[in-house]
Amino acid sequence: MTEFKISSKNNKINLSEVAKAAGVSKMTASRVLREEGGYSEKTRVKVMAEVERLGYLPNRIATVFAGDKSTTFVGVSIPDLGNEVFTHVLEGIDRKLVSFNHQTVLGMTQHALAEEETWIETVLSWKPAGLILTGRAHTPKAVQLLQSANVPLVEIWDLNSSPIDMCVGLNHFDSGYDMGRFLLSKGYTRFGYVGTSHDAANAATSRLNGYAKAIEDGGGRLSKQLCLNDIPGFYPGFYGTEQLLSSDPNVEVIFFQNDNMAVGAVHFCQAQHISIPGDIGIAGWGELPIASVLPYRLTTVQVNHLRIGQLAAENLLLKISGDQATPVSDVGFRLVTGETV
Amino acid sequence: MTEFKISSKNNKINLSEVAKAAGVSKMTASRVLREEGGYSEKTRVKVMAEVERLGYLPNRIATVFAGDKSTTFVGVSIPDLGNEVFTHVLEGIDRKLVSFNHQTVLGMTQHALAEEETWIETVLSWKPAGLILTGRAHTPKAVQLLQSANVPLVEIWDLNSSPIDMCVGLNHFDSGYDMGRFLLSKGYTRFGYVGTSHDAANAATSRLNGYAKAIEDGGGRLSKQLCLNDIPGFYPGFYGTEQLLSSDPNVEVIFFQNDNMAVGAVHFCQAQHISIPGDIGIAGWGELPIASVLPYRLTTVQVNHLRIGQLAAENLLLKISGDQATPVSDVGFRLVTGETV
DNA sequence: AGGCGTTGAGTTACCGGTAACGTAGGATTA
DNA sequence: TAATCCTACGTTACCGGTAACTCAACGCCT
Repeated sequence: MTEFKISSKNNKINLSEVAKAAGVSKMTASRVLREEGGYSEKTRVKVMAEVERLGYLPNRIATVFAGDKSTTFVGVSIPDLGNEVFTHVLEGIDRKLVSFNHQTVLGMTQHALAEEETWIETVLSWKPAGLILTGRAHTPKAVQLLQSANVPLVEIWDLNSSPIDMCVGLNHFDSGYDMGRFLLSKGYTRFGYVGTSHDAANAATSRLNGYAKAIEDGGGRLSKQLCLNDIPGFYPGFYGTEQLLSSDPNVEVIFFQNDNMAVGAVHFCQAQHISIPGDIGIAGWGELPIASVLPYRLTTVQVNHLRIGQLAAENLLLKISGDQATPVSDVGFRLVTGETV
Repeated sequence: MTEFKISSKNNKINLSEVAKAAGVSKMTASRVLREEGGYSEKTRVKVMAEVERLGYLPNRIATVFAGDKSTTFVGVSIPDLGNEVFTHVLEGIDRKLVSFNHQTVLGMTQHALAEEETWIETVLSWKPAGLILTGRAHTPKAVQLLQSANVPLVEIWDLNSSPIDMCVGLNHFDSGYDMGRFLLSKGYTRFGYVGTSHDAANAATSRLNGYAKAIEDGGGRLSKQLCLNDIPGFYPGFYGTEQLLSSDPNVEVIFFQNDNMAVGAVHFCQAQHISIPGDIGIAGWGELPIASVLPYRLTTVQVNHLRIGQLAAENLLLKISGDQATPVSDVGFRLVTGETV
């Protein structure tokens, strides 16, 4: 029955117990486990045998505490898991982090800065190795917390020339501007926009602003813009198009917050027998997976979401290990002209 | 310059400093911060004023260490962020957890049990409040770790009548079986399947097994099954259909691992002018967002992914707070007959 | 033989909180 | 008035590791 107890009781086995069982001091056992050197092979074998036999699992909390170090956690905040672009970014981040023995602590901020602030405070109290935040807007208190915590930090998504610490992203305004200019060059004059922005300071709004500016500069008319209170998915694209067209039937081309919404629009047009691009032009953003199976190439802006995540994690890891990291990284974007305009 | 230092230096402000500044003992300051009572209002005000002035941020690591307690972290393992169904589950989990002051530690296992084992060991060493694992298959060492750690645990996704601790999910075999029976009732005799299974023990394979069993029981013929080495998305559905039909043109109906793959198939058929359901029947699984914008109702299995996550988190939270929790929760599924078969 | 460096340990103190216990002084009660 | 209780604190010890230091034994050199 003794063997059974060893593995099933409340796992109270700590270094002292292992050391005692192996007939050495706690310190020696510690050295063996950290492969620090300064012990004989015989001792190493004895200690490791006891570690195995007792099922010893180190208490990393104690280690962090002892050395006043950080954990291996990296806090990653994203606005929303329902939005496909962010899950791609998150995947890029996590893949890179795990390969360097770090763990992602998720923070869904629901597009609310107050939520983000609360989350930042909580995560910082757990001594994370670093932080990755989506977006460049934060509450004043959050900024102060981040600065005084002095933890490696990457702000992603929207490019920020003066980040708190580091930044990885792209210029959303420019991507919207380029799309606007391109559509103007196609001869459109009456423009529409459908998105789901929740607050004024986010990247989608920057894209809309760039789009509007291009239209203004080019003498066109942004006759209708819609910001739904929803996640930017297929169905909001579908009913958003319906709403927009019913309130302004003269719109010639619509720029959507992302490809999923644009695909929703494509399906709406198919259902209503509205020809694309004959009757109306459709443009998306982000080049999401669904675009790969459409019968025609969607006009969109290609962005390497995974790359943003990877680059953010890479820079963070550099900083964590004390190396020099790039303060601002622009991953860029590429306009895909497509066949839907 | 003194004020500046307070907020910008390495945040070495701890309870002792706060206490000293407030002219009380560390213990009194601790009591105030935890609102434990046993202090005067005057003292409370003094301490809180210093907390504010010095920008004190509690070291939760120390608290956990002192009390030999757990952190507020909950480890959540999912196979893959690229698979939309899991992001829905994850969203359900995280939403519930944050509302109870817990944080999600993400673990992407990439469908590999060895990855999961490593991750479990790491996360356990950080004293998590609980664990949620996707899938019922684990390595023997992982099971042993979980048992001896004695941490609240929910295995989700695939229903398991004898979970390690708790389980929330649905019977995937049955959902596949029901789909098979339904398709048989529609008069089909030659069946196909396209999925992306990575290992033998996962839920998608259970669905396939149920599907195959139903076909066998009903006297049909599962003439072709395809398991691509890819994520179950739109494009794999597209080219998987192409592959399957080119190797066996007599297949009358195809059951896909999920709706996204099925939609990929729909697009393939449209491109090839193959009529649905005239020339071929298409069935999906999971009722994903894209299905909402199709011109016809997709034949599929409706599953409340968000609910699985929520329920898992709820049960976990009950157990964490010492209450009684349901060991096995079946969230069920519903066959959506649709118009694509 | 004496001095010295190396190897393989053990000892002590400490990280930042909190549980448990101790205690002074005022209020309440017998 | 003395015994008792309560309030509002302070003191001590400890959680499980690790940094920094100490030290004995042994081999090697001059």
